[in-house]
Amino acid sequence: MDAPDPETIFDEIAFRDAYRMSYLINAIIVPTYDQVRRDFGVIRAEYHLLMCLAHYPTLSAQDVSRITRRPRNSISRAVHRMLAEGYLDRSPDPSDGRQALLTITPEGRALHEQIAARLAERQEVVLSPLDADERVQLDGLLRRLARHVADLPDEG
Amino acid sequence: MDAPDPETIFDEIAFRDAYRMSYLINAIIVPTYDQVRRDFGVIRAEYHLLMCLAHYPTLSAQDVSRITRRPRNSISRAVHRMLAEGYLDRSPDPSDGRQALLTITPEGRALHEQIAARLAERQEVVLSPLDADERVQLDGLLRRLARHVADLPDEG
DNA sequence: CGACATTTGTTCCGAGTGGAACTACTTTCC
DNA sequence: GGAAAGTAGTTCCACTCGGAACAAATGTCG
Repeated sequence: MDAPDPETIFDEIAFRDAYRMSYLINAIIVPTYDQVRRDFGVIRAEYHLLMCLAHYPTLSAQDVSRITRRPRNSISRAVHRMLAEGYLDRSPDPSDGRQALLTITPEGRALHEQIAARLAERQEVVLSPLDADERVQLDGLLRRLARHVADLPDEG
Repeated sequence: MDAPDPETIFDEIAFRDAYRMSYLINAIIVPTYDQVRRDFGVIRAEYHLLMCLAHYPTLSAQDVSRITRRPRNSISRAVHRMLAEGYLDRSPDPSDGRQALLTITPEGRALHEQIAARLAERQEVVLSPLDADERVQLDGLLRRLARHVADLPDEG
């Protein structure tokens, strides 16, 4: 069978926007994470951890879990690996013995910047068909949706 | 630490659109697939297979791989499971002994409709902040981006 | 026709994933 | 104060995932 057009299928499904986003992510972001893993030895959960810590001076693992909406055990593993690699520091919280305070190191920050550049570059490839106005439109729509989803309970 | 606003971080990263899409997908679509797995015993690759076959009368596994941009071995596993469950039929292609022609069964189509309804319902939860005009905007933008990505080579 | 490259589908295997159970600590409430 | 409930972090385990190597069939080109 001659290759069917992979795009037409999207038009006929009810959840086409969700599927298109998933498609865009799988085609572009996931390969970039694979490349980052090969080049830097850092997996997605580990990079998410760096990203969060690059934007807040101090976070607990639980904070990172809430921000990224990813399970705690993935964060826990990432924390241990990034500690071993010297990309972050951990100190017990004196006011709450259950949690530990995480801080990014300069090495971690430098790594974060390299990885962020890769992701930004790849995003540019995806968004290249859009002009400046359209990008503002998309950005505004996605921002509102992300804000909305952030306010939803865990299992909508 | 009192929970930081999980949304503000997005504004400060260069690849915010990609991250927001990934965030939306992880918060909404992924949980829905988990729910579908629990309720119907069908994982994502298997549902993708059903979805493709629901829209084309006949496809090879390779066609499905190209449409979904997912690796062939995942499709292969999905084909075997869905054959065993009676959700699709397979017959050798008389004109090419390498490939087999896949067709969805009525049972498979019925299952597809149930799962699609779940996904559509969940998409509605995500998109609920947008009015009709904004949805048309988003749809148009995502359509163009998906079309663009479909034309890109595999590893950007 | 015969050697070589391609393509389809499969199996193998190492790695990542997240639910569930667990420990340690804290808060709540009587 | 003490029992019960809740929370942070970890470990365990079954499952999914996708790259790589593979067999079988086809295509290419001398």
